[in-house]
Amino acid sequence: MDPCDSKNMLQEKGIKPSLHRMKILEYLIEKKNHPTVDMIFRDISGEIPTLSKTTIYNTLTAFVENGIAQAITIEDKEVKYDATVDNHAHFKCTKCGNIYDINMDTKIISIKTLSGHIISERHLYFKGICKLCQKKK
Amino acid sequence: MDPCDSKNMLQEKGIKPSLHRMKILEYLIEKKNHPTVDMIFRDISGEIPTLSKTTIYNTLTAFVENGIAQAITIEDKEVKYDATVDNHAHFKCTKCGNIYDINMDTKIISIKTLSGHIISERHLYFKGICKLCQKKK
DNA sequence: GTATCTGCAAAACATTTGCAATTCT
DNA sequence: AGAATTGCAAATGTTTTGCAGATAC
Repeated sequence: MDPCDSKNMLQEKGIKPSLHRMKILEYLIEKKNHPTVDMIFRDISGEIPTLSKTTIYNTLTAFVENGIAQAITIEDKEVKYDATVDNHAHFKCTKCGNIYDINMDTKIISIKTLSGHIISERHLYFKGICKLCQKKK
Repeated sequence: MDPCDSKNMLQEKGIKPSLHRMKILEYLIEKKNHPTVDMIFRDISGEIPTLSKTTIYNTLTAFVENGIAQAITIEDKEVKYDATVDNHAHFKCTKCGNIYDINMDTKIISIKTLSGHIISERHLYFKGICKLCQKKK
């Protein structure tokens, strides 16, 4: 991924593009692996030796606040992050714990109001056994 | 709620009905307020002065394992619990933080397999501003 | 030079665990 | 007595916070 792209994305969303922030964003976009803070730390602290977890926490919080990433909290102690923010669903395998993106417009649930509540976000996730774990048997 | 009902529910699911377990189950069923462990502790430790949080944790874990309750983990540090286990959706108000039950069969998403993954559970939740918070303005 | 960003260490907080005390049959 | 249940205190692990040092403009 071109570092200029991540730089532009950050600037568009009003976040100053520091080296750390760019690297973290590029990691999220390239890997699409719904990483935890710890995974990000392990995977890129080689490239940026001084990187601290505090910075990763700060950065991800800023990303979520500015609509660059979303936090995924599916029955886990650790929060996972996803740089794909448009409407899509997730699938979590109960065996391996992996999370998969499911391309599905969650707006199929098309109501705007529900029992008088105004809906602004729809979240949809599935649980089951993933393709790979089925083969492993 | 008749204590005999909670007693029977527990026995049907293979859990020995102790006083503590019955009280916690009755609380969940009567209040339907998606409480955290802490809320349960605050609300019923008056009735059962010796009650400890450890017991509440143990009890809720047993309930979830035996299909008596489900854990709700919507973007919060603390896990919330719900004794309604049939398919229904949740709505979380981003202002007051309350969680509402939405009577909706989540099986409207009727697929059994998705990208080769076998689906066993469907979870659906909405976020927005609840009826009450709209009025408060 | 001032504001922002970063990193360390400590604090905070929910949950789990080990083990001893209690209760129930 | 024997087995299950409960409760306390300590441990665990993630996230937050305070503050000092580094960096950028």
